[in-house]
Amino acid sequence: MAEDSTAGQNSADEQWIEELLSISKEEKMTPKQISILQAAIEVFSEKGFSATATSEIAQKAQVAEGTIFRYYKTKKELLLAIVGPTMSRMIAPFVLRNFNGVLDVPFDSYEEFLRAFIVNRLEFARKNFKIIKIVIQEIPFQPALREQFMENVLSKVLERVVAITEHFKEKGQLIDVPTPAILRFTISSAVGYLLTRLLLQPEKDWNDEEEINLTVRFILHGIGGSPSE
Amino acid sequence: MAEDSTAGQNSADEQWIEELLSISKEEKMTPKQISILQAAIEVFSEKGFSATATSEIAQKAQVAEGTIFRYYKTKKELLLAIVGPTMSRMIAPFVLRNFNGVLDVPFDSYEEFLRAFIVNRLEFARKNFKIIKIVIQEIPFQPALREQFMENVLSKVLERVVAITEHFKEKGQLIDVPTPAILRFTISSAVGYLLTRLLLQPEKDWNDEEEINLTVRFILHGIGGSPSE
Amino acid sequence: MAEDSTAGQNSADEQWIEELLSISKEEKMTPKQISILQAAIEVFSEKGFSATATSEIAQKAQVAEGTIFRYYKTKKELLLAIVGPTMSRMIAPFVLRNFNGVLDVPFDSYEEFLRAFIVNRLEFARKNFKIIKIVIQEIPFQPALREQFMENVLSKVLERVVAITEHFKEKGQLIDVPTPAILRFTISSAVGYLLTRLLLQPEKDWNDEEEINLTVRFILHGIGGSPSE
Amino acid sequence: MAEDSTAGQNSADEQWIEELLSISKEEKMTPKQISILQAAIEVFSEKGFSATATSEIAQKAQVAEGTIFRYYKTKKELLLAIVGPTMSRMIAPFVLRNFNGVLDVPFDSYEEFLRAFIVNRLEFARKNFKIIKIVIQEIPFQPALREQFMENVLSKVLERVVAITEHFKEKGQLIDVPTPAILRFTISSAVGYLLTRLLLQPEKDWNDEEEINLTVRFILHGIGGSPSE
DNA sequence: AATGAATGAGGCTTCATTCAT
DNA sequence: TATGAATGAAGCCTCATTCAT
Repeated sequence: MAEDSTAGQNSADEQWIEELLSISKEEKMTPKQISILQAAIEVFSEKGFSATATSEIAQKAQVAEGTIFRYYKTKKELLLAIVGPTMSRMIAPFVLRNFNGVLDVPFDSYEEFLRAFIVNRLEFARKNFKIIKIVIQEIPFQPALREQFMENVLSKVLERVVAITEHFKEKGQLIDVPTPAILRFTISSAVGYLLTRLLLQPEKDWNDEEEINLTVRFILHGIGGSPSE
Repeated sequence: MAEDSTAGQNSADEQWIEELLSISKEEKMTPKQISILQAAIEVFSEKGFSATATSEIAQKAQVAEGTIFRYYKTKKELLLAIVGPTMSRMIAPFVLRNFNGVLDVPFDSYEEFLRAFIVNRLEFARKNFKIIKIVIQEIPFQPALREQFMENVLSKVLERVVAITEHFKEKGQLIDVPTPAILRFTISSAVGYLLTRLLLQPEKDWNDEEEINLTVRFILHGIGGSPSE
Repeated sequence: MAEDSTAGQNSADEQWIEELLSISKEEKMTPKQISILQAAIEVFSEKGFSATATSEIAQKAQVAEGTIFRYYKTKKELLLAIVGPTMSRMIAPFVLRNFNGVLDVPFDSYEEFLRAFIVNRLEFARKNFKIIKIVIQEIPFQPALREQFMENVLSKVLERVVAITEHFKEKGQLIDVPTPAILRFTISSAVGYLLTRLLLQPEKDWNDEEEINLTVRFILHGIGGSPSE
Repeated sequence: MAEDSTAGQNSADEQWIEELLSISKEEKMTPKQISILQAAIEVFSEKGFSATATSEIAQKAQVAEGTIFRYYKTKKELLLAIVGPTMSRMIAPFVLRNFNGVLDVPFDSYEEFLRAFIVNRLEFARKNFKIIKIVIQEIPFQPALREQFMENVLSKVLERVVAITEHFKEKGQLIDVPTPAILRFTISSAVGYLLTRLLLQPEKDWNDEEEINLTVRFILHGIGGSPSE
């Protein structure tokens, strides 16, 4: 049930940690509570948070409307209960490596890192697609969410990725361009693939391996043709 | 008042057409109507469509609540009145060139095209930032919007950009990779810059010219280090 | 429409001030608003504030439930709108006399004062019976109400009545007992009559003049038998 | 644990009856039930019956919500269970004397009666303050309560006090004024003291003996100055 | 006996929309 | 054309009460 694997390897202990997270978040819930969460994820992602009526969630979850409020004091709290744990899990593969404070880059090349990163996060995004949609939709309007995202997710991921990037820059695998720009290029390209893959053309018959190859190659070598330089 | 210029050049006729669009949308409006639109843009982008009360729009627009419904039958119609024209203008630089059916690529190189494209759309996005935010937020939830976007914007832009891309592919300026991938790479990188620039770090002190140079270079040559250079 | 007269006299100017108060509070209301207030007074006094449903008020007032909230943001605000002005009018006869800062006791004897006071406040209580009931019921539970009552009503009335009492004490019309006790005796007896008259036995066939005579006499001479007679 | 003593004497048999009442109401209760009653008294008197949530009572009583409804079918029944016994005990000193049908006035003077009455009921009110507050608050809104109060309390007390009063009227200790008026004067003055003492100024440093002396004297001789003394 | 999860009716309040002026 | 009072459906949430454990 390791719904999330690590960027580098799929070592057993990491899966265990992942599962631990999942367990602490979901295992000790009652069936009704799980059903409420699932229904809420469904409807929030379909209609948006503000446009969703708690009565509809209740109906889809097959519980009384009042039951929702036994578990979550307000509708907003329900939103955060959905979104918070997922945000934590967004960054799991980035933080786990760091836990002993030693920089540990388990990749021989930036290319290897890129590929692992995209494969792993594509898998994660596929599994948590609806919740991610909710996060993206609501971050601009929920200060609590935005703050949590900035402090607990974005900054930690950046910190880690900056370290990795500079590691490979020193090894001469990357051109000498300001790190923020390199990050932007890399992340734009990766996210661009994920969004195209999952959001814009989900029904297209994708060959993920091939597309990821192309994307990695694009990031590393651009799309300029041979003759031009 | 040409708040939007063309990708390639700023020829007068194009400005004229742009203005025509503007006129037809704004010039024959009463001051109250304009004020309503401005207020609605403000509040929609700040709170989201569903979370916005028409009463708040009325208050900010300094009109009576009922006045809004003189001009727009429903709240949703008001949304579409804001978003529709902007979507048309999103694609202005792409469609204008094509009006006589002849393929007309007024750029000597893909690089030139890229630069013009990014500069131009950055300017556009800066000027229409709030509306674009609304479009992005509401497209997933408003079928009418999504349909209009798909048919009137995306497909037309793609059609045009595909033509341009294949034009330069034939000229050997681009590597032989499926056109959709090339489009994805290009658009991801460009949009990645726009979003970072305007949404994620708007307060940072950006040197646009330099960043655009880097971005264009990235797209064409990637970020691979020594081996390629 | 001077629904309230002064303790001492019914001079025209005082009536005018009374009416001014009334006008500023009620005259510029819409019929619906008045109807809401009347219905609320009715139901609040009958069922108590907490046990009253706004829907019932709306029904009795023949307006839509939403209309109530156009005039009063919350149910509690509606309560205060009912109770506040009446509390102001409770003390009207006490404060009016004082407006020039000069102690002005327009009574030749404590007996005259007592009689005027009881007559006047009986009339007031009769007219505002339901609202007074609401005030008494809700003062223990609504801090805002209690505070307003303590600061704007009770302290002002006491200040005035203390002055009057000490005035007659100096003239030898009252025994030399601490003023607070005298106040307590007087007010207990007067209020005791009002409550018995209006609340406990409203349907009894009262001879108000006679009862007030008895009450005043009791206050002044007690009910002791032989020694006084 | 005779928390209530008799007006006249503290004869043992009366205490026994008092305790019997207490036993039948409290001794055969489980600890949980007692805890529920205490919590309910607390919260009802603080927030009012309608504004009190049974969940809050359960929380304060440290029992589950459902437990309350094991003992009391409805919230209203819980109210009556609190208020009923206390109402019975309100009149204990009045009815006990009468049980053999013989008029038995164990006081030599009205003054003695008054003093005993006030002292005794002050003690009672002090001990049952919160419940009395609840009774007063809810009597206007609970027909069951009002009826019980009228039939079981008020009428019995009045009957007894009327007898006592006429007894002393015949002995010439009271002036010849209609008995209801005398009752009203007496009770108003006594209750006025109790309320001022416990409700309006509970934190004031009262000298109860002195105040009761003054009050009794007032009732008997009024507050008229020179002529009477 | 005791629990507390679950219910669903009903409470307060908001809000898009209408309509008489 | 513009207003804003009025509406009432619907939203979020509370709470007395039930019932399986």
